[in-house]
Amino acid sequence: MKKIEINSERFDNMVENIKKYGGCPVSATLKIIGGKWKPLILYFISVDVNRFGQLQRMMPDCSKRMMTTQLRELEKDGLINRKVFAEVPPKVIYTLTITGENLRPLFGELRKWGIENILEPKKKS
Amino acid sequence: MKKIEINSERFDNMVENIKKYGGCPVSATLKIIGGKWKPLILYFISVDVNRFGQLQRMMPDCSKRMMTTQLRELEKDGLINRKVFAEVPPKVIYTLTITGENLRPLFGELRKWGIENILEPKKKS
DNA sequence: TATTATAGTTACATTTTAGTAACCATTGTT
DNA sequence: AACAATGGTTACTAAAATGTAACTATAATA
Repeated sequence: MKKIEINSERFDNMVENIKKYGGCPVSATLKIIGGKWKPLILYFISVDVNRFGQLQRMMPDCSKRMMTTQLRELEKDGLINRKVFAEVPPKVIYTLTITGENLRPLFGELRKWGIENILEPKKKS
Repeated sequence: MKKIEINSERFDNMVENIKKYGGCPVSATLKIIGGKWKPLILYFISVDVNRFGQLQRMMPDCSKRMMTTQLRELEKDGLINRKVFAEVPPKVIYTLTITGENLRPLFGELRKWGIENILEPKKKS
């Protein structure tokens, strides 16, 4: 009986992903970018609204607590970088990672579908 | 002072959408397709796994109750049609609406990003 | 007569997510 | 001495999402 060889680190990763996302890449993606404030946060960071306080002022309905948890999740999922400066008062800036930048075409499609099908749907005479 | 004319039905719709989605087409889209089982349900319906029981057998971890609520929301949001046949035992089939079909390119992007960035990310040597 | 099949509904319990408000540390300013 | 500015954390509460199990209807079948 022939054995299959597979990089074990990669295998663990696959198992982990199947557990987390059911192995479906669409569900995986939605889980990662689908947080209540994540699209907006990613958008603002992408246009250099990149500090905690700035983000808060742009999204006054997102509480500090929510802002923190959303940012931490985005960081954990590898979409943003968090850079802390050793200053007082504290200074932290957020930037998109490559993975985060890779979202651009996807956001384009999400936006397009939303506009054409939800926000400005063609009236069916 | 000049008045702006606008179709009032359309205006009400815009107000409604801003309330529901904050006017952001990306959030709007994610809200509609982001339900726990919705991508999978839409996928199965798109490949003609189109009856309640069939869907359940494909997704055993989705309870009847969840299946029903997800299907009802998809219907309400105009992504699927529900056709009831007057038979015993009951027969219901689900199909994608045009709006639902319009999701295809978007799902393509979601899938692509998920594969390239989550499920099979290139190792950064 | 009991059972099967389909497509659900309902009540209730549990889990997850999100909101609120108070608190923290440090330095500079009034 | 008190307060502002920044970027949070923490405990507690409220609300929303989801799970579980029992129940529904009707005709055909064993």
